[in-house]
Amino acid sequence: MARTKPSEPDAAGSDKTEQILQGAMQEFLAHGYAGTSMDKVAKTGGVSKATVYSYFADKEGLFVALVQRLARKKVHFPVLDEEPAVALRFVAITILDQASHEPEYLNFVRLVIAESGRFPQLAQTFVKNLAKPGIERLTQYFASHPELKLPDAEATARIFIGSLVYFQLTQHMMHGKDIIPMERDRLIDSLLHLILSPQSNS
Amino acid sequence: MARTKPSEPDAAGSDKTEQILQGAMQEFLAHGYAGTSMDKVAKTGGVSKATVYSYFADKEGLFVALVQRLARKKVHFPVLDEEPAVALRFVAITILDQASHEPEYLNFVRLVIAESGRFPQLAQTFVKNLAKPGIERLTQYFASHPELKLPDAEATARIFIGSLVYFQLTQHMMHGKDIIPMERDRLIDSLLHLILSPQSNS
DNA sequence: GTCTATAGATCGATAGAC
DNA sequence: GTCTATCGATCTATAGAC
Repeated sequence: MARTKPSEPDAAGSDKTEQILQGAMQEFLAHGYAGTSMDKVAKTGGVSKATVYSYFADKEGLFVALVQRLARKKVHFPVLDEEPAVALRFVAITILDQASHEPEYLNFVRLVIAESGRFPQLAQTFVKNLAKPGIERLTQYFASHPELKLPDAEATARIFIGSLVYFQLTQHMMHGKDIIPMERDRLIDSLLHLILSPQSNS
Repeated sequence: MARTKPSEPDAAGSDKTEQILQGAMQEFLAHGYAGTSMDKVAKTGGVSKATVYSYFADKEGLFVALVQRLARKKVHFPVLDEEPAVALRFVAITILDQASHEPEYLNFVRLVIAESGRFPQLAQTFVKNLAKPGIERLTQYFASHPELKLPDAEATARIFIGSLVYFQLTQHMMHGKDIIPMERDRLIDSLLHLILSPQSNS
């Protein structure tokens, strides 16, 4: 048999496993952990509830498996151009437009934050596999461009990414677009101005 | 009678109303909307479930009333000193230490984000009453200090606050302190460096 | 292996005693 | 007004047919 044994919970390679995880993803992303029923997961996945329980021990096990899987999907972090003014703007646009190109990503981030109190290890997996690589990548870029005269590459990387994430948080995730409106490019321009403008000694 | 009539849902001034809201706060902040039962709210509040339903129409009404109330509590935004290097550091420390001084605030933000998909108007109330005043206050401060030579005061205010919020998000809310550790003051120093360093024309 | 059917607990909401 | 008791629906999880 080529198929992975269901008793290995982390393998998750069979068709039925895939169906279940697809159903679970759709339901958990839309309704959260407590708001999702195993009946609905089974129906959405196109299998019976008993089948779900033959592949996953319980609701919590299914949820953990799903979120770990989503957190392990490689995120698209763009190649960095040599010229900072070009590279940094491209990174910023890529992050800010992620919500448009991959609308499910916003729901995924919301879910991880929502359950970070009851499932702290899932939030940590998210930080380890998604936030950390992005910060490190940008830190390396800043560190390899001494002409920017940045005293702390990693802190600057967090400021850069933090500004973009907060913008997404307020404008889209929390539906603040019409309450505190701002053009995407205004934020990027100011961010690049702060980082790229030649600075004299104080 | 001095007491507010229970039939006015927004007044919410009686002792029982206060008990119910206290119980609701404890439960909703800990377990989210779907994860909270009205039985537990009643027990934690020290009243019967029927009493809860005599003060609030249903679970959704109680939840909305609670979150609106919490979002209307004035947040402590510090007075801004005249000297930017002092004022901005103080603002940053105040925001970053909020999690220590008022640990429930983190759970409140998490709850609002968690339910921002199913209760978008609550997220908007949060943006309107908490995020917007903070951004406007800092924007005014930047605008009234032209010696900082900031081309866009509001965008800079969002960068400033966004960096701090993202730091709180990764380090505390998502439990990333041990995965991507960083001293609080390193972030503040870099943030102040970017904003305060005299910049020449490019 | 996958299904239907169901057990046992808990949910939101209400009726009726006092 | 506030309580206890309970209804009907829905929940997680499993037993048993095939």
